[in-house]
Amino acid sequence: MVQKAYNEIRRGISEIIDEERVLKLLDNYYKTGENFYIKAGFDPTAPDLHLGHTVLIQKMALMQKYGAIVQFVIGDFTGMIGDPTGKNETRKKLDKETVLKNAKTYEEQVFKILDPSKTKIYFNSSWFNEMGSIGLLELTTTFNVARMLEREDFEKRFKSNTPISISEFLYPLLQGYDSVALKSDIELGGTDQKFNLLMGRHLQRAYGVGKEQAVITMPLLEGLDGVNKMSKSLGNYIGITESANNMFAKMLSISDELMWKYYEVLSEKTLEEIEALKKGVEDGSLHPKRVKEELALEITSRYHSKDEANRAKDEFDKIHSKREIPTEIEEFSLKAPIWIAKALVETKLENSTSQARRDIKQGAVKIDSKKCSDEQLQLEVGEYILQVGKRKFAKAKVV
RNA sequence: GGUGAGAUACUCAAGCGGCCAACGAGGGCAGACUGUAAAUCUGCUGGUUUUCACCUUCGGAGGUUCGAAUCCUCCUCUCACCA
Repeated sequence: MVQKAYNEIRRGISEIIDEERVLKLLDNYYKTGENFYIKAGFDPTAPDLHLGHTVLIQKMALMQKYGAIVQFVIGDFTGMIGDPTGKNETRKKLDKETVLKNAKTYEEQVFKILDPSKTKIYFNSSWFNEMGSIGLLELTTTFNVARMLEREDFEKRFKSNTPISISEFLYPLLQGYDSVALKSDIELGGTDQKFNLLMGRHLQRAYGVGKEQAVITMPLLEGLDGVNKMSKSLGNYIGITESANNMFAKMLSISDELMWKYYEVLSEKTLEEIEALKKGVEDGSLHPKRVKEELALEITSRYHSKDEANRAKDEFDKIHSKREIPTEIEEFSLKAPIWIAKALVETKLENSTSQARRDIKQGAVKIDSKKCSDEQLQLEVGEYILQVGKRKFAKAKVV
């Protein structure tokens, strides 16, 4: 039993530090029914979860079946500094209201996957506000600069003379302290978080918590571009609250190569099944597009219903394979007569009339499915379907 | 605290008095080709009720000049060396 659970947990993860402890926790659960605590932290600034996050959340959901209580930490305090795992950006101090609102958004999204009865939500400001400056100084004495610089991105930035602010050094310490406050047994995070996760272990020891958390790192999901990790700021993500149509379309737009990675990390299919699909594509018995559709359907139905996913597929075929116009298009009413470039801006298909003119010149603009090459065109009273490129549509009622 | 170097569009990075809305690369958008894939080729990648025109951009504020991203002054920030 324990071994079976362990194997399931291990699937698709990147690294597990202190396996023994994980096994012990599972074993203990089966023997005594005692729960254990797994922690994961989230930044409250961007409460939109995307598929990249779900890799982690799904793993936690799985572990809930094996006795885990999830400690969902919303880093409202740490959020004020910002995780240095990126470039230095200006951090806005979030007010309480926004934080609470974002937390609410998290809950709604996260409980699509997690079991609410086995999940606890924490705000890390609740212990850091109590800590005081003395407590903070104590925290800093537990670590030193040289070791801090061992962290890869710090090292890189240090060597290349990119500035690192002191507050950024504090970030890993604060995140690690969350594990002290919560006495977590296991912490999960992306591979890029390894340093911060290990800090939790270090601090639990330093503060004499009596246990050192195990660490499980998850591979980072590449974004739709297949190069960078999926993130909101890069715009290469699939949000879990996106419409079925969007989700399906975005899934299909990934490259074939990337599709296999997505399969491995996101699909519920067994590794053997995936391997079979791969073989099928290689020997030509399966069309890669069919395989990709299958994945897109699986993911889309997970966050919507099976019916909706199928409808999304039909819609997709309609627009792209048959090159028809989608069933639902946003409608705008405009005053006649209107210059075509202006109309494209008004219907939000273009950002500026200059851009619109460029696209018209390039033949990217269609009116009622007919290419429009006259950039001076005036639209008279009537209804028009405007289209820019392959996927941007709008209905214009000119009156 | 001292000395020197630097800040250019989404990012990197040229330009160092007029030929600059600003070379080039990446990214992005569009067209061709396709499976709305990838790869490849091509074009575009400040704005404007309309474009062989005008307006706003080169860290910020002033100044010199017919004319400044380019020269001068002050300020802000970054980096290097020294303390």
